[in-house]
Amino acid sequence: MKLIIDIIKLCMKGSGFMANIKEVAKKANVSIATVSRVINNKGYVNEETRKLVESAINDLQYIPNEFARSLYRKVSKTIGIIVPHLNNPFYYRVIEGIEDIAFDFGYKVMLCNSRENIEREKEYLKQFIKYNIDGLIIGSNSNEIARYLELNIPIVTIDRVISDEIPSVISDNTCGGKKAAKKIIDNGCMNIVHFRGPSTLLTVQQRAEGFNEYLSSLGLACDEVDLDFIDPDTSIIADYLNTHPNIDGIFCDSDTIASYCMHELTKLGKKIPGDVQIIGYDNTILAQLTTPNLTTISQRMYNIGSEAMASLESLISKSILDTKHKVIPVTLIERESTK
Amino acid sequence: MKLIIDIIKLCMKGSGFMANIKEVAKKANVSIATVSRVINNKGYVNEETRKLVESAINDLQYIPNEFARSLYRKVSKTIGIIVPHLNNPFYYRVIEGIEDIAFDFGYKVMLCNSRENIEREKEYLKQFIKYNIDGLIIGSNSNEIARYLELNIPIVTIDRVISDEIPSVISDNTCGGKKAAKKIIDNGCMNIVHFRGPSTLLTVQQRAEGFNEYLSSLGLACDEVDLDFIDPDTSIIADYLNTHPNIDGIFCDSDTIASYCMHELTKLGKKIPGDVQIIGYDNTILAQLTTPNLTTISQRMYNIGSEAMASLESLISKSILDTKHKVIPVTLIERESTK
DNA sequence: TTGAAAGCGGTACCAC
DNA sequence: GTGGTACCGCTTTCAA
Repeated sequence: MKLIIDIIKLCMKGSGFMANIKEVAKKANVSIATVSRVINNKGYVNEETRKLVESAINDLQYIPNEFARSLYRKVSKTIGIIVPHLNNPFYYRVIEGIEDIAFDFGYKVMLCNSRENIEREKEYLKQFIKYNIDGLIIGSNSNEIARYLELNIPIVTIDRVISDEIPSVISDNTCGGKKAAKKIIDNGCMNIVHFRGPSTLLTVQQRAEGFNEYLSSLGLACDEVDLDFIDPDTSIIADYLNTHPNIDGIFCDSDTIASYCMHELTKLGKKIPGDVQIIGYDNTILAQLTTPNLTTISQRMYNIGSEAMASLESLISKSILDTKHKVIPVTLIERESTK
Repeated sequence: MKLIIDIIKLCMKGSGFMANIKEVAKKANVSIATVSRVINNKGYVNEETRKLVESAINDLQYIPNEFARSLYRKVSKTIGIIVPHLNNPFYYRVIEGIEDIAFDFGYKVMLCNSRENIEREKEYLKQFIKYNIDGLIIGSNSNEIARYLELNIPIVTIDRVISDEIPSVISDNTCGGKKAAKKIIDNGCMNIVHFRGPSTLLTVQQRAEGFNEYLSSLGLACDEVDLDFIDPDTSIIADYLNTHPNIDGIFCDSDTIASYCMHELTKLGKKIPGDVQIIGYDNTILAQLTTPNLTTISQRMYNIGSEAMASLESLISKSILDTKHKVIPVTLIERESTK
């Protein structure tokens, strides 16, 4: 008889037999209500009974089915993250920060790498709804923002401010620009170019603002060139440097751009930092691998993520927030590419 | 009256009003069974009725609740991925490959970044069970392998082979090692060092095997030094290069290691590729940013991911597999760090 | 071609 | 303290 039952069990669900609350109840000789109380640590349960149930749970390797739970509770203990890329240290460090805190609060994370593809983003939006996510962290220039807002769930944005109402966490880009400007100017550079990221981005605008403000306070100005952070068009960099031989100071919005610049400058026979001084952004591994090492602005990416998740958790559970718009400080890391 | 209804709706679930199948049924004047048939495109539905239901769905912006569905169906249309890190181009490119194919097949992806932390991995394992994942792709040296196998769900491993039974997708590391050896030897190097990754990893062993095989076929041998792929102990590299001044050929198991080597060699006044030739691994952005550019072995990371997901899907849906152990080819990208 | 009803695996209220 | 039971939202027989 036992054999038959075993065979039946074996046939169920590819033999991946998963006990349910009913079986635990039967094994412990109690009702499912009692088992529920035990696993949720809620309501009165006799100490004896609890032990009985717990050992049954152990014997059966019982793990509650989250679908059934969420179906009733209406909360999924899941949050969504939307990022435009994964190939950027910024995002995966941020994700680590988010995930760590989410983990601590018992939240699962659904990651949406939109790849700047609207269709993908729409599909993920649907998934988010289907899975009843409890909150959302947006790190992309979503074209679907309006629809995300319609979800009527707590949202926190990263590296952008959508409105005064939507909480955000953003790096102190203005300060980053200012620190770079101060360093490069105080070191005597006069002919300066700013190789920016896409100037449609708030972060880029803020950096430029901080940078230019310091320059103009001294009656100076600089050229500005838009590039992609991670995959810049190198010919633009080469052309610019070729046609502007007297450039002696460069501020780049990413270490990648800065590395390309150094590559080009070396080709042109320029000495760094002798002829040209250069400052990058992000303090990625690249900054330590170039020759000479790169002076750069360091963003606390991990903290951006963890702060965002902290905000989101607070919104979900308490619906209040101490600081609606958090600004994370940056630091200048001095290495060999500046004097 | 309409106002009152609006207010009521507003109060429900934080105003994030989500229609359910019952409301659709009521609006369309049919039973929920019929609505179910329509949304699943299953069973007989009169064309007229279908239109009625569809317009109701549209009006109410109805999206089926996935928890309820999965609760009944027992499949979640979700797969899990376990990776040890995110800070490695290898993994996020692989993840992109997995995700793209998963997306095509209608699977969601739960990402577990174990950070080589057993506790995190255990917790994720629990989540996987709770969420009834349909399959699992393992890219980590999981200490929990045994328990993953107990899940009795389809598993595919990436970059490692656990047993003959568990399908795997792995880069042709032996060939990668061989190609590197061939290039470096044919170019005349005689004193060679192999800066490996951790030699506990199968991939590293295979590369060494391919590399050494070619060397020994010519009666040659080389030193081998273990390092971390992404965050190698630079003092080990510096020490080695300092104490072995006659090294003229270096094979590194990552572009990062290779970049550090170039950095050190430059410090020592060595010319690349004049005095020392060097080959990296992975063909990351680094290889194009170093001066000189880095010759490297290119792995088709995206394809590793997409093939793994293809295998998994086949296992889940058809339980059969054409090729159990897939080997993805590699190519040598020649740049400036070799003659 | 349609609808009633029995689950799926839990939670929580209400009796006892 | 405990158990019975009505849901949660959806799928799927089974009758009509």
